[in-house]
Amino acid sequence: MSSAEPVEVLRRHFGYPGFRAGQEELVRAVLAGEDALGILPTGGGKSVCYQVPALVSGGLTLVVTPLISLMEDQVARAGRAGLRAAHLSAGLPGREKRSVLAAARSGTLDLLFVAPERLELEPFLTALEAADVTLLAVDEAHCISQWGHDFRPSYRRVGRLRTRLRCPVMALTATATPRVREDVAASLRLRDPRVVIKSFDRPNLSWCVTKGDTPRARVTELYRLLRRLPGTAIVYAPTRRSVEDARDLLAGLGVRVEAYHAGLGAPERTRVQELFMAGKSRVVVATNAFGMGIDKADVRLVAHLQLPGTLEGYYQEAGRAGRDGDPALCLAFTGPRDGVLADRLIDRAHPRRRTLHRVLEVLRARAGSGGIATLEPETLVRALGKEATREDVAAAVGALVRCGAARVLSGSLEDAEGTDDPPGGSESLRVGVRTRADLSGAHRLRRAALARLRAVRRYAATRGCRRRALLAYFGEDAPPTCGRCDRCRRGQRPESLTAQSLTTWTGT
DNA sequence: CGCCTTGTACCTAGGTACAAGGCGGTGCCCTAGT
Repeated sequence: MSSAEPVEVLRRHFGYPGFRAGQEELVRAVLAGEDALGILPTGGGKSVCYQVPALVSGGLTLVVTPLISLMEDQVARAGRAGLRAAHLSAGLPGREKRSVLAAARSGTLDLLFVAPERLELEPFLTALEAADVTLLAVDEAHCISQWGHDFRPSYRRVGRLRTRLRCPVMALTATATPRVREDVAASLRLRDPRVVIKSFDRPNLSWCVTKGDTPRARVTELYRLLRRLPGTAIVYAPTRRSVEDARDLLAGLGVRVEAYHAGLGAPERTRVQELFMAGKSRVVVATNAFGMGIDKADVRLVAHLQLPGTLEGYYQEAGRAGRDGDPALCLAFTGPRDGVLADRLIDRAHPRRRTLHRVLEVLRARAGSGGIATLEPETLVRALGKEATREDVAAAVGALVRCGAARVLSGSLEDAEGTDDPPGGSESLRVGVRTRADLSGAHRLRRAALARLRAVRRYAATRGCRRRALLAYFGEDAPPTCGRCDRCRRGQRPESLTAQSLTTWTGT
């Protein structure tokens, strides 16, 4: 253990004169062996919070990060600060993986970045136990709450590491409501953590919601704005298809614009991101795949062609505007089809109560006393009739598995589709069913998702100050008016605002 | 919910017309066999 003072390490390695608010408290907590939870704004120096302890303690700091592209950036930045950093991911050649693990064990590594999925690979855990891990840091910790319940379940199991590693845990994120904070702390099994929460307020952002009928009308309105605004813009659209349509429309109007979504190949995604960061394209139209790790100073407009399903998501995306501190506009369109996609996605991620019970009923009837139901996937889908699609039924089975009511022993609903297998050739579904099951967890997740969507609708419809509404959602007080959102400027009807009046808000 | 692809019937062999149903958004993991 080095005796260096954290602040000296900060000066020597990072060149900063002193800690920013909150950083030192988090650093000192984990160095003293305590757990910590830090809610710091993007650009507020989250990485310093685990990099400094890594240097001071002299041991290995394991950092859990959601995206491989983020790991690569973080390794490069840590390297520039003089830390010995590496990452492990599936794409690396086996030779390189082995050498990283060897470095971790031999104590010649300060920082190791991994995805949560890696923490479920037993060989990796064994290697970790042989290393001197002095801190587990979870970056973008809101993912535990946002993705862990369905999309990336490994996030819910990071907390299990506590039984294998005896070191403090630090969770860091820029966006977390009080509920998300509690969820993250509980999931990571934080013990009486030191909690540091910095303000969510972004005083240079002007919030606006406006009506737009058709997608084309929304893009046309956007184009008028773009002509008056300086700097660059990010436009979020709900689906891949709508991203490409909007890109085509804007390109046809002469805008230097690129499209970004997860359906594009990795080289194309990299190309688009690099063009945008280099200022060579002015606008990126994207799904929510775009943005994590994007810290570009001159984004003057973040527009949503449709509001997303949560205000957490909205605030993260819109918050990519005005990182330089200059005025910027966050505009969201509303209209007749608001929330339709979000509703549907909630159904898929968190099936309806009735669907869950019906599927369980059918499975139990089939299982009999043995507790194992064997049936053709088609039979199960048909048993639900018009009540649910195949997709809904598959989602219900998934949810039953997650709450421990069922276990898929073989076969699946997905594989049964689209094959030319002869009738005997396709695999039957074998499902183990509990006679007593507690579905309350699944019901709770659905209720929470619906509540988050209602909050989005409330935000769109609010008559009061938009900044105040957003900050209240994140548990923060704000003055009754901000003087720069559509409600404060006009007091009512956002649709009556012209593009020109919007631009004057941004002070440009 | 609504869009778009796929499937089926039509009545004559290849288009058209319409019904049914899947799908919609985020990423990590290197299976096993080409």
